[in-house]
Amino acid sequence: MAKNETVTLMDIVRRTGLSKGTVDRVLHNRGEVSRKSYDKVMRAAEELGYKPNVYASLLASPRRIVIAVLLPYQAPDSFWALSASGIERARESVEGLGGTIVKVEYDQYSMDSFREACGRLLEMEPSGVVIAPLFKHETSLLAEELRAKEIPYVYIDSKPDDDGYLAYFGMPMYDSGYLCADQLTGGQDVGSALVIRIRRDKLRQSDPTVNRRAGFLDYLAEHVPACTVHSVFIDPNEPERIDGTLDGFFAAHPEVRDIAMFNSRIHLIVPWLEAHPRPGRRVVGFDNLAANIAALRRGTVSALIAQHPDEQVRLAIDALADILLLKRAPARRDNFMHMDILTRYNVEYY
Amino acid sequence: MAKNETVTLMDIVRRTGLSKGTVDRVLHNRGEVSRKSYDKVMRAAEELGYKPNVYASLLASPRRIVIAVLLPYQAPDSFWALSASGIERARESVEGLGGTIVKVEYDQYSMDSFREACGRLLEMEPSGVVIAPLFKHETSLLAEELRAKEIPYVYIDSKPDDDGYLAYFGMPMYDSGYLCADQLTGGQDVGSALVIRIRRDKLRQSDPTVNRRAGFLDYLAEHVPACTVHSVFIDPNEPERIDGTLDGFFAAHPEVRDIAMFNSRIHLIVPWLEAHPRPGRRVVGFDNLAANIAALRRGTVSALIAQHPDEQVRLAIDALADILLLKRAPARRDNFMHMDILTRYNVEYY
DNA sequence: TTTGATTCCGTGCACGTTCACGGAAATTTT
DNA sequence: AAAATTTCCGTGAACGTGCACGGAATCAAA
Repeated sequence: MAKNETVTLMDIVRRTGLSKGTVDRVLHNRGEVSRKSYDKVMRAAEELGYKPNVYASLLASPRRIVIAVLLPYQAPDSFWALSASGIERARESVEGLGGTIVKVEYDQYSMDSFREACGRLLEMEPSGVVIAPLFKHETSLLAEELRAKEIPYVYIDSKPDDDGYLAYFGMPMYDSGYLCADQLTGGQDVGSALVIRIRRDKLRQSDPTVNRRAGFLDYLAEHVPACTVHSVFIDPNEPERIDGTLDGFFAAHPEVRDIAMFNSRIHLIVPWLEAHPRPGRRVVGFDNLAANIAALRRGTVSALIAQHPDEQVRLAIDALADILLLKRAPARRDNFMHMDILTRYNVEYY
Repeated sequence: MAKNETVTLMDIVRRTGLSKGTVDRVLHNRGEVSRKSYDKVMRAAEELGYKPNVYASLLASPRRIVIAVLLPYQAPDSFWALSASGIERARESVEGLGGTIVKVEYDQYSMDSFREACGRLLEMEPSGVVIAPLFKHETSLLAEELRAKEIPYVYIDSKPDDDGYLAYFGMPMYDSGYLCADQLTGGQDVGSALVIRIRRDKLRQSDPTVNRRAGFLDYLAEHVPACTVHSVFIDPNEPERIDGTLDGFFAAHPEVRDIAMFNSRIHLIVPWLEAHPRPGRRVVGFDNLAANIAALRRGTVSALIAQHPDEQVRLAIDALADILLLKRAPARRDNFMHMDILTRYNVEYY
């Protein structure tokens, strides 16, 4: 207490009269130690307030960790590309600690590709895994395997039913939809709104935006009950058909003005919007893709809600590094990132 | 390139035929090395891609750093109290690296107190300093002293005229005012708005919110030119007089509805606002004090603009630790934090 | 009592740096 | 050419921990 010096393992050695080796065995409880010595060391450690020097440990131990990150292929300026910077930042710190980070990518529209990625991941025997789970069933198989091998794993973006994960970093989807509706209407009494959705194949993919839509609709029901919500489906693989779809919709519903979209693809309808300007129109979307931000700057998009996929991976990797390297459990298991509202006036400093 | 192993200082030794000591002297360029050896080592380091092992360095070097943080006394739930968590987070990592963080507090309304704090700071001979500069002249004296002693320093919150600082972390004040006006009016044509300001004594304190006000007024001039802006002054030390002041103002200007405030004290007028509810009224303030957030949750305040004083100190301390411990210069010198828009619908996850 | 097995423990090297110290080599002075 | 400097360089002991190895002590079996 009184002494300001840092207390080392050798202090425990001196205090207990035992040896380095024994003290070390106790501290890592790997047995081969008598009950009596065990207690003596524990008491001494407690009393002296011993904190192991992490860097000395790292230096001494030959073990190097490998963290695998399983996520969809990061097409340029796509949602998943946003996470790249987070991975790089995490890489810096983890590599400084003698670890490695390996990306394992899959095609987010192909279950086979996901399955194949899982195989690649397992055979590289990582020390820890970050998972962006888009396929429910396949993910649970992977998780089972990891649990059997006692490899800790962390979910990002969304979280399946599963109880063996180390931590989860994601966005509160329902609340983000609620917020989206508030940004769209401002609680004002708008008569109607259009929601643009992505046509999905009937893959057994989980669609995380369903909760977002629920939040959106609940907000309207509570704050703007008279508002009618229309839906229109587009296909990102056929961008040339989007204009026609929108033309068709607005011919039938000229009174609709405000538009929301629950995924990162709001930029897909920007060309149409800019070809059909309308004063006072509010447009709200998600995620800070470069294309979205450009539209925000031009005023075509009123607000974007950003969820920091980069922060998510970074924190996920850090949590794994903490437990693997420093043996420190994450503070919270379920972590919700904050939702940032981006407008043309604050996007500059983002 | 080909070998996957980490390259150590000893690899350079082997490659150059020189000794550990010489290589070390070159790497830390502390002289006593011939030109020829110097070049040889540098070339080898370059070619091998040598990265020093930080932890081995830390282990070997006896030097422990002390980072002093000079900032106003952190009254409970005040703006400066927000930075506490950032200091604590930085403390964790810095103490892990064998450093210490010391807060040096002063009374933000007393220049004598600031001067006295500078004295205390200097005599503890810190290795680096974080400064929240509220008094222009005194700050420049301190900075001069630090430069003479070659102690690196970082500004947070605001930045005086000075060119010797290592880095600056703050908020773009002008733009925050612009954003504030946008959040208040939404670009809609409001007839008038009220700005509530803090009465200041004629100390030679710098008032960082002047730029914020400029941004605010410019937005209105550009987007809502017909809008009339009124000002009212209140004194935080006489909260009991606030109600009267506002009563007086609104008796004379009943048409005014929307209210903005450029500092963290929006909570001061919340009691009055809640005693005088008015439908559709927009109220915008700054900073996520607990009192402000409570009012935001209740809907009394429409939006808060948050500037992350905690992130500011944390990054500032990290920048110092980087340069002092790892000899790594900050990526950017002037760093503007992002401005977050807080509403009752996204404040939950903040 | 001797042997063998078991449980427990200490020794010593390694990890990649930093840095003080002492000394060789090169250069200048007498 | 010897002495005195100056410039440059190598050696070796830390820093705090991990871990392999070998050996002492204890106990059971012969």
